[in-house]
Amino acid sequence: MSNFLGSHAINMDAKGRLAIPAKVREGLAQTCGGRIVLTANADEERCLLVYPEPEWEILRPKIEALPNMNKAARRLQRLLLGNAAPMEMDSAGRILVPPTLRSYAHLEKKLMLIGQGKKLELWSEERWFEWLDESSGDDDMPPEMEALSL
Amino acid sequence: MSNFLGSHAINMDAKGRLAIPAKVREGLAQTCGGRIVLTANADEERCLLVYPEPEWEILRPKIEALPNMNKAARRLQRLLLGNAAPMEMDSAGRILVPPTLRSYAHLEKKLMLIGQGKKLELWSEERWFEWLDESSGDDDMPPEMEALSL
DNA sequence: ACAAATAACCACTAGAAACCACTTTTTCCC
DNA sequence: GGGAAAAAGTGGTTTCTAGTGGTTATTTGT
Repeated sequence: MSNFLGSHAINMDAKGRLAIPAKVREGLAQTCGGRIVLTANADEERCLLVYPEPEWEILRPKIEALPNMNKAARRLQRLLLGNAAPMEMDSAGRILVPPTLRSYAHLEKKLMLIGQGKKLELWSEERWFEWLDESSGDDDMPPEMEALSL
Repeated sequence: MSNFLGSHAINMDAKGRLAIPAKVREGLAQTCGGRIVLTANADEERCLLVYPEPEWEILRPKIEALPNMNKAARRLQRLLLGNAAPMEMDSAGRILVPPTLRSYAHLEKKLMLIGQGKKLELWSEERWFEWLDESSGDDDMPPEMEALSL
């Protein structure tokens, strides 16, 4: 099972194609033969999520099974399931981001691809740096986190 | 297990390469055969963290396992995992700092490498001395710290 | 059936990484 | 203490491949 780490600056061309960095491409080739699922992120940050297909297939049933009388659960289902798009890379290792997702995450030319272990996040470069500056460290921590020693 | 101590002034060249001081290099060769992981620091001080790979592999699963519906946990994951870069030294014992990390920690030519036991910290020289001047000792302490006798 | 939009293919350029050569400092021995 | 040798730090050059853009073929919809 591959582990995606690090951040990469990438450009999307006029046709909406974006070249996956070679390092990441290798990781994807191993975990899923290049078959990935692209979807929207549910929390307040408007970025996209990139899952290797096997990883997505573990997560999908869990989301589908959520008790959808609950408002937050319905929201999660609509965003995650309703935006999921299976993608394949072209011969040059690029993927074509669907227009819907492009506008959801406000993707323009300059993007950032952020490794998050099992998955990756895809951000508009502008929004990523905004988030870096804004996010403060003063939110409540879960106990597991307070116990960490970095 | 090596113990990194002391501070070293080092220069980064125009290509973003920096030569690890010979003393530190020996320590790294012992603990991890020169295989290190470079990442961002999560707290308010914008410096980089240098982990020997085995040390990082202890920490990484803990960070990945954090409940990421929590905001503070997401922040930590994005910073630590999202900036982590496995590095190898070139034939002259230098490492190439990725541009993303360079700008995160505002690294220019003159840097400081600070031993912190299991890991090292990498600072812009300017920011390091600023921090030395600004930081006062009047913040709240955890009980373990209050019990210390220096 | 024709046109337009999408997808696959191919060729080129620029940047990164490995390699190599030189200068400076430190250490050891005379 | 001085000199020589070895190691450490610095900078440059070359090679290769990742990234980028364009062109052609195919498919879909009208």
